[in-house]
Amino acid sequence: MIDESLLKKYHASLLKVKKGEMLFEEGETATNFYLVKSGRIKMVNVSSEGREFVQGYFGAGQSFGEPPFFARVAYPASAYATEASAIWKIGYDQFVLLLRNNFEIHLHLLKVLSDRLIYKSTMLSEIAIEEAEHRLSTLIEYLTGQSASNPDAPATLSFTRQQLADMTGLRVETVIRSIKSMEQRRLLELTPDGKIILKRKPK
Amino acid sequence: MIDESLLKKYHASLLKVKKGEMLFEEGETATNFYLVKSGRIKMVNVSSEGREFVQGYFGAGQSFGEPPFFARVAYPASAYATEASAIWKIGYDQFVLLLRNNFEIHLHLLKVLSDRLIYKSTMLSEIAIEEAEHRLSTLIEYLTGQSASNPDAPATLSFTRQQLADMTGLRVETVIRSIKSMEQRRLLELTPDGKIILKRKPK
DNA sequence: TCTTCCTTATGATGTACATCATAAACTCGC
DNA sequence: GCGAGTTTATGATGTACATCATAAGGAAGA
Repeated sequence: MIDESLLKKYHASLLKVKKGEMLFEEGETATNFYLVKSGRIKMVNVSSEGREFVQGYFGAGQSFGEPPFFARVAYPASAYATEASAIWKIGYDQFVLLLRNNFEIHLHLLKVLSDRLIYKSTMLSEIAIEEAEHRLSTLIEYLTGQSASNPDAPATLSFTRQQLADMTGLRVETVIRSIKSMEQRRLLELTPDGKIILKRKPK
Repeated sequence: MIDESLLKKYHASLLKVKKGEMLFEEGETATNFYLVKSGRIKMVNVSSEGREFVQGYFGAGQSFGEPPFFARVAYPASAYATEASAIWKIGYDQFVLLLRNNFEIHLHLLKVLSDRLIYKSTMLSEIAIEEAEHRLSTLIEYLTGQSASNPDAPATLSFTRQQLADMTGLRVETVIRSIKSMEQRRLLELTPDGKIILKRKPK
C-alpha cells in the first residue's frame, strides 16, 4: 500500500529472512515499522503451558507490528517467517516524517489499524462468549471475505484445521469435529477432496 | 486529548445522554467520531444466548467507536451511557479535514488506536489460551496501570467482580472464587472492606 | 424506612471442550 | 522413492469452568 520508491526515499531497508526465521520476540521493544514485500509472516503468542495463539498472518503489501511501534512499547507477540520473505523496515523518526509529508498514507494507516481493531474486537467477543461452531463460522466468514477477490465467487479457504484452531483458541480435534458436524448440517461445504472449506452462499 | 475549541471549529456538536441511553447499536453504520466530554460509556457485545462481553469503558477525554468510523463499516458492538454523559460528535468529512490540518492529533490518534490494539491482542491471547486466574491477573494489572496516576502508589481498583467477569469472558462466580484463591495465595491483596482489589508490588 | 436491586459468597451438579491414544492418507525434503 | 513430519480422523476419558440454587450485606431511591 506504500509505494517502494517512497520507502526508499525515507531510508527504509530491505530485510531478507529465511523460512522459520524470527523477526522479533514478545517483550522486545518495537523500533521499526515493518512491511512485507514478499513472503509470509506469522504473529504468535505462546502460553505458559506451551499453547500457541496466532494473532495473524501477513502477506505481501501488509504491514505488521505497528501497534507497539506507534505506542512505543514492547511487542505483545512474536513474529517469524513461515516462508522465505523480504521485509521493508524503517525507523521511527523517518516513518513519522514520511507520515507528515503524506497525508493519504497517514489516513490509510488509520484505516488499516481500524480494520485490525474490528477483527480483534470481533474475535475477542467470539472467543469470550460464543461456542466453538459459532467462533469458527465467524472466523471462516472473515477469512473468506479477506481472500476473495470476487466476493460472489465461492472462495475456497487455504487454511488447515490446525491453523483455524490456533486462531480461535480451540484444539485441532475440536475444529475437525465442529467442521464435520457443520458440513453434515449443511452450514458449510467442503471441496470433493475434503480438504478445503467453501463458504456457504452469502445471505 | 483534542481541544474543545478545535472541535467547535470543525462543527462538532455536543450530545447529552441520560444514564442507560444507547448511543449506537451493533450493526449500525458508523458515521460519527465520538469523544467523551463527561460521563462514562460502555461498549458491549451480546451473544446469541444473551451473554454479555464488555469491549471497554470510556471516560472523559477518550474517544470511542473510531475503528468502524475510519473503516466505514458497521459497528461490531453497541455503546450506551452508564451514567449521564456529554459526548462530542463530528462527521467524517469534517473530522478528516481536522486531521489534515492537525498532524499531531492525527499522529496521536494512531497511538490511541495502537494502545487499544495492544490491549485487544493481549486479552485475545489471554482468553484464547490462558486459564481464569492468569486472565484475571493480566486484566487487573492492565486496569491498575491505566488508572494509576502515580505508578508506584498502591492503586485500588474500582471494578466489581461482575465487571471483571464481563471483560474476561468468565462468570461472576468464577471471578469471585479465583480472586479469593489468589488472595489466599498472596498473589494479590484486598482492602480491609474486602471489596477493592489492590495491585501486588510491581516486579 | 422500607423495598428493590446489586454485590459478594459458597456449595452441588452439569457440560463443552481438552486431553490422550491410535491410525490412515498425504506431502516433502534428500 | 522413502522415512519423517504434517493433516485429517475417531473414540475414550478427564476437567476447568458454567450453571443452578440459595443467602447475607450493602446501596439507592421512593
